[in-house]
Amino acid sequence: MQTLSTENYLKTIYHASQSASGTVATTSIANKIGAKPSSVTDMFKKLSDQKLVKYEKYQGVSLTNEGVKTALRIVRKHRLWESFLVSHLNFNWDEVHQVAEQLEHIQSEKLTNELERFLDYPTHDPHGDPIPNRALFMKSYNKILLTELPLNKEGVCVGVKDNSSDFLRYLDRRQIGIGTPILVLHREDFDQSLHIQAGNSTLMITQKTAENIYIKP
Amino acid sequence: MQTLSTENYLKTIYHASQSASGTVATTSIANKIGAKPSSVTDMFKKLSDQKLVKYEKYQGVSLTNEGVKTALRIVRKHRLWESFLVSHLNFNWDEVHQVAEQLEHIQSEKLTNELERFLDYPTHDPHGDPIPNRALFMKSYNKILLTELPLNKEGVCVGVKDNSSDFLRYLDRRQIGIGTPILVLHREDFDQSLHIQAGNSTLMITQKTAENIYIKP
DNA sequence: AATATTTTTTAGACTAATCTAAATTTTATA
DNA sequence: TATAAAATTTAGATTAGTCTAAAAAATATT
Repeated sequence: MQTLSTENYLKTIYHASQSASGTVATTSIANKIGAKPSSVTDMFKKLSDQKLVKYEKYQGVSLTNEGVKTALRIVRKHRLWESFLVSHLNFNWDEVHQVAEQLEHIQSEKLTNELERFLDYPTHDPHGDPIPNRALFMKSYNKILLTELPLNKEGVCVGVKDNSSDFLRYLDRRQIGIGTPILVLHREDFDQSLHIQAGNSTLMITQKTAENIYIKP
Repeated sequence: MQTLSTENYLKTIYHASQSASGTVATTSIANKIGAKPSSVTDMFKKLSDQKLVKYEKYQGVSLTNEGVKTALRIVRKHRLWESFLVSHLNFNWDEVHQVAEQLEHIQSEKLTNELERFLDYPTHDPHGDPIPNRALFMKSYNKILLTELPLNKEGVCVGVKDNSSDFLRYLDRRQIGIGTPILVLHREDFDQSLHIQAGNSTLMITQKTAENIYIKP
């Protein structure tokens, strides 16, 4: 049985090892958790004793199979709860994270599985991230960044890379969301800004915006 | 901001002071929380510093107005979640308590209020206990124990005193639940057992059972 | 390659919540 | 009302998770 703290570490290590493959550094986890590196080292040892991570002094950590499973169980709950908050409790996609951070620690298999059934087995959360099923398997379609979408090729927004409130609310204002059809009309060589058609409206977006939007071509 | 532990103490003190009015004894809380009396004393001091309880050495505690409010906010969440689990997630009324004990600590006013709206502002939880509304007010109709219901007077089961799984499942088997109409056909003087009509069936129940069922006459 | 910088770990301390054992106070009983 | 019993509190210790400061190792730079 994990504590709240160990669960947060496992989840954070999981996410960190998704982006940068290989082992994960102490400082990187410290920054994400908001703790000092010395605390992180202590926790690495604890998780290593429980065989949830592989840890060699000065070499960073990586999750064991058991560690990945534990992390995925938390990710599953997090994303199911986010889905529930948006679909039934009138939360906007930029408001769900903080509450889901709490709900993801509720321990009850029945609750998780019934919630999944109630939501009709969703495969993706409100940000487009895949939801692990009961067997902890998740299918992620092959997606590209909007920066990589060729000119005049139809695509659909299927996710975002940056989940910050600022970015999500900005997208709300531009009327871009999951499912919005996107077409790149023009790419400006000077600053890589894009003229796009998003749904019914045409608009300009910066490179920084484009590289935080996932597209299924 | 309260911790998980202080929230549990406040809730427990609240419930204890409902049954036995006046102040609540250290040992009684210790037994309910599952802690040693010395730990409870420590916590009483802590809560007293926060002005959530009135505490005099050797004299037990009572909640301050602020303490009652904090407790009611937790009770509100607990009972809303129990309602949700039964009405939408296929939980039986004997399965909800343990999960609601976790969910009651989730901090998000929006979540609580939206959950209440989603459930259409329920006034009572699956065990018939009243749910405090947003203003923390709850209306409890005047109810009596089944032992006090006069012969041949129609009543309706509106709650239970004992919330144990054993008792609730026993009632399930006898097909007695919230809303079941009840009529006392005969009261046995020898052992105070009752012959009752519950819904469509007539059956015999012991005094112990009868004194754990609340009736609205 | 030697040295400087950064990263990581160790050592020792702190806080919240708990415990045990002993001391104190209250309550019950002879 | 003494005295015994029960309840409560105090004192000191423990555990998980954190911290700071110093030491050690890895990495980067001249």
